[in-house]
Amino acid sequence: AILGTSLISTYAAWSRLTDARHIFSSIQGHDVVSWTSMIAGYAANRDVENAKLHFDRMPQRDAISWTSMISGYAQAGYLQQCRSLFLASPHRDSVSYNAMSQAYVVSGNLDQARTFFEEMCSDGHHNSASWNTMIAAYAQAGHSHESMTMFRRMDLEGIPADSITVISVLDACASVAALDLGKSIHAEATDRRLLCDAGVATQLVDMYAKCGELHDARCIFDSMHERNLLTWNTMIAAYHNHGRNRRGCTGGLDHILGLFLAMVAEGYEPSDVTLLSVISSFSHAGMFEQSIHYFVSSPVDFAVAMKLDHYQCMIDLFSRLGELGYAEELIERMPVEPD
RNA sequence: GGGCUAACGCGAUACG
Repeated sequence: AILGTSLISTYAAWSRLTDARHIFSSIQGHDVVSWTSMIAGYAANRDVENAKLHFDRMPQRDAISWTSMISGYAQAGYLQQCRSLFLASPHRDSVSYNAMSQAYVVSGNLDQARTFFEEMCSDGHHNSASWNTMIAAYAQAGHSHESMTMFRRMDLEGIPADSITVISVLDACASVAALDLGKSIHAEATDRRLLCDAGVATQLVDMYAKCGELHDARCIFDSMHERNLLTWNTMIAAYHNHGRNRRGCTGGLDHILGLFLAMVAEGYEPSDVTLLSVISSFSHAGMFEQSIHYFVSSPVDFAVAMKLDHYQCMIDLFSRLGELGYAEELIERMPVEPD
């Protein structure tokens, strides 16, 4: 049954709910944990209906079952249902408070999230994830300064920043090019041995690049022992964005192509984000055939589908070439809705 | 064996 529950979480993490459900049915003697894994699986995949079905049907619930369901409502943006369940829960702990907090964030009520956070602080229900929730929420909403202020406050209160804190606040630094704070966070992350986290290092690459410090970004990229898809995409986008701001500068293209070939050689599947940087860079550098080549061959060579952004790039390319007929034809025949 | 928070995506009242 323990093996079965592990399988359920694994399938759920891959969004294979049908398989998860199949394993669940084949287990004899469901316990709280296997029921809760199903709830969490549906919740993570935004299927609140099925999550609730399992929540109602299970014979007994513990704190984790309640929080999984509360979080499901939160992520799906069901603020009212989330609040009712949170208030009805016999097991309110920091994790469930944070899930409730996230419901305000997801439903766009940042001010209410803040009020709720301050109440949590005075009642002592908060933990470092509560801080991270607010820092990330402000950063995502474009309130970069508020995000950085919350970070400073967390720092002053002596709460150690973890990798999620650092990633979140660096996002804010990057969007307003707050290089000084970014550097001091870099130093703090180094002291706290967080640089071995690929997410933290990737975010530093992004921060330096967006602050215009492409060289520092590349140094961090080169020093990384473990990279992931986002690391490659971030570094490629860095050269792409840098080149876009200086007309006719094709120096970045060599880097982009080199990185692209290197990531493929290392066995990474380029994503739609990777390819947007690649075809857009070629197009803006006037290398139209290369751009078209990657647009056409990538869906064949890699597990990637061209999206609206990629079609827009091609339409722009044909239009600038004066091939308005091709551009129009592409708009009419592309498999995605034009905006 | 199960629960909260995080990073890449040109731009966004429209042109480049």
